[in-house]
Amino acid sequence: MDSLSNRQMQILQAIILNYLETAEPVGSRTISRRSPLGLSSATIRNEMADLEELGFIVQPHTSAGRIPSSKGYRLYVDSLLQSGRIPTEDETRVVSAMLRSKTRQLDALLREIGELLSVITRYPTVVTMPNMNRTKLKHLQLIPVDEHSAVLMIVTDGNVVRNHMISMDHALSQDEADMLSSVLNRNLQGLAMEEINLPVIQKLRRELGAEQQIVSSLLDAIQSTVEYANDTEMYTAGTTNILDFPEFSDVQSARAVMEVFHKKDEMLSTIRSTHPTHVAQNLRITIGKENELTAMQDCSVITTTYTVGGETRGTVSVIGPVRMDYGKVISTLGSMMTDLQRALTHDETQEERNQHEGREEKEGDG
Amino acid sequence: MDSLSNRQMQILQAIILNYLETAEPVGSRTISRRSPLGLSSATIRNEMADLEELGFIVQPHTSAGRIPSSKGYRLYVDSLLQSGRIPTEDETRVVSAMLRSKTRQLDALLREIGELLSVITRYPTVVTMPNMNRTKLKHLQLIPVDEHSAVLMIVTDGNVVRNHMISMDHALSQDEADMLSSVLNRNLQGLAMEEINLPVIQKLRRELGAEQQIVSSLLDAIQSTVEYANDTEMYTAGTTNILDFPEFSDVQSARAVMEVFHKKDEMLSTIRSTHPTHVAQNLRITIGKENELTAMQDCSVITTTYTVGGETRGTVSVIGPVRMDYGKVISTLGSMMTDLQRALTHDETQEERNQHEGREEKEGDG
DNA sequence: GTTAGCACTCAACCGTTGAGAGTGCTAACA
DNA sequence: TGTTAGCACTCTCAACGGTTGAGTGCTAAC
Repeated sequence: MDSLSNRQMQILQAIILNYLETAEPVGSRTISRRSPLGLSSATIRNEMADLEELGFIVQPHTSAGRIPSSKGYRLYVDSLLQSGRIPTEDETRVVSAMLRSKTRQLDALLREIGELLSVITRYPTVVTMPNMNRTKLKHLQLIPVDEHSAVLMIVTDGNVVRNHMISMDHALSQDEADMLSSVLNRNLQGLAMEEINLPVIQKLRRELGAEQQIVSSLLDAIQSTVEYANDTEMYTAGTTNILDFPEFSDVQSARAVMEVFHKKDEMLSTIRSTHPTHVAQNLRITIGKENELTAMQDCSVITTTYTVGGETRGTVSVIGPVRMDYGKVISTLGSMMTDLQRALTHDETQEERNQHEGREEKEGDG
Repeated sequence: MDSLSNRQMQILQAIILNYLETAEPVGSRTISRRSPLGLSSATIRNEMADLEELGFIVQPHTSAGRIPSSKGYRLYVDSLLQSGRIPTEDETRVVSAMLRSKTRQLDALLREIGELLSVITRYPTVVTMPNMNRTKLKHLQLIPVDEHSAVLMIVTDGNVVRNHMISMDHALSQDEADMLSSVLNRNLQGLAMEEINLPVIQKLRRELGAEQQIVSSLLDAIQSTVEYANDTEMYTAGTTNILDFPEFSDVQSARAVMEVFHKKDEMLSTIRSTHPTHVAQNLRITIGKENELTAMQDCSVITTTYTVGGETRGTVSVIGPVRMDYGKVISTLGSMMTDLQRALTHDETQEERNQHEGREEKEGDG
């Protein structure tokens, strides 16, 4: 019952493709003329009536053509993924180059990726950093800055650097700072943020006991870093692109969408959607009404994840109108993520190799 | 010729106030009824004709009321500033509290200020950090992170921290890093970014000569920090607020404006406008057509500056439709900046005092 | 100098109308 | 039984034209 005949499938696809182009309801005659099926408009009409009854297309009003429903898009997207005949894009060669030349700081890299992706696809993009909770601490350092302040610097996996300014009542000498730093590193290095719990803090406090004043500020700073870890970092790019599409030509909806883009929590919940969306090939696709936020129900969200340090962590998403070019976005996103992931794991394995075997590098740089 | 009669002034003001409320052209009868002048609509009409000839108001079409021109707003705003009868806002007490409790890191502080300002005024805001070029270096530190990377951390006036990841071919020991750090500090501390020129770099290179490999990466990092210094940091907040106003109810103009908000260079040039705008009480106000970018010619920009370390540096701006509530924005912005400036200079003088006289503090914290 | 009155203008609104696109249904055809 | 041609029907949309109402400019009287 749920499975369509081959012909219905083709008609549905034709409707979707046409609608993706024109953003106008598509009628039976159009399909009859444009598609290679060689059927009359009347036949198409009959099939369309069936497709409508099955919920794959809808009619805005009696005498209009049909437009795909979320269910229709869903079927289309799924078959797109399954058939695997998603073209590979040329533009993404740029990415490889970029990834090679860019700093190895994850945040800068991701920002750039988002930017580029929105330029290529002409859709808004959202990128999230790995959740700090599970990110391992690589290095900590306390640096005295002036008589009343020091910086607690934390470097995590992916070479992401975080700073915390600490105010103090008395000056901290370089030696003291170094001593404290080494205690911090001894106790915390290699731990994930979420592993820094009370016992760990207690142990730290015991070891640091001597330097009372600074210690409490220091522990505060660590504490607030840990708290901050829950607060995922997020970058958006090309948000105004969404205004290009006629479905957002009235200010009300435009405003609603733009607002979501700029509100971190709403955006994150959109991206992390728990709706039973399609997941395949590391792609999560949420289409139209499948979105929880009403403001986003005219949008589709395509999300991929990348991993740093072995565990699934951050996300890269493209957001467009429901009537978006799924094929292109999926392909661009796909190859871009492959590149990104390769770069990330390459770095890691190289690092690990080096850690274990010591010296041994100098690869030709192309 | 250019100076208006008292009555004309009052009429102009009445027109503007009415238009600020309604966003509709205002007719002679409205003024006649609403204003305390006690004049008939006919008289108002005559005066309006004169005001129009002088360019203070315009008529969208023959049988419509009048709306203020940029020149009209200008007169209004100037007299507003001159008369000094700008009310003080209560809401800004929050700021004082915030300023007191917040970290002393300028970037976080400013971000918060922009956010708050956009919530209070319901207009978009833009905040720029002090131009790094003239910002003095307070402290530098090189921190080895792992076998192949180190971080160059730079702290400037206002406790703004910048990091640069450095890749290296061989591991850097803590001792080496400390040695290098102290050379860097000895040579660069107290200098402004723009003062780090070739001779300084040469001198550095000479002193650091021994450690060939790392030195060149290090100098690169410093170089790129200096270059980056030209690139002013900027934060926007509440950009979607602009979509609330009917003057941006068509997507075209909405998109144009939103785009400017998100393009750093365009936004900066808007804020830094060289047009002979009114400057008084540390306020620069650019009204409508006075803006260079066509996309912004339906907007007015109110900019104030704050100083860190004695020199004029960063800006805080509120952007609204030309028909914005100048009085309220000016007052809110004014008192907020007073607070901010007080907090900033307080910190500084306190720091200086401490540097000169050594210990002497312990103020009650509220 | 101010006001009342009047003719005039113009955008906005509204109901009508006709064209066009598209449908569903029926009957004929292969 | 599936496909097609034909036709009546529905609905949107744009254009048209008359009406309304706000507002003006001008003139004449106060």
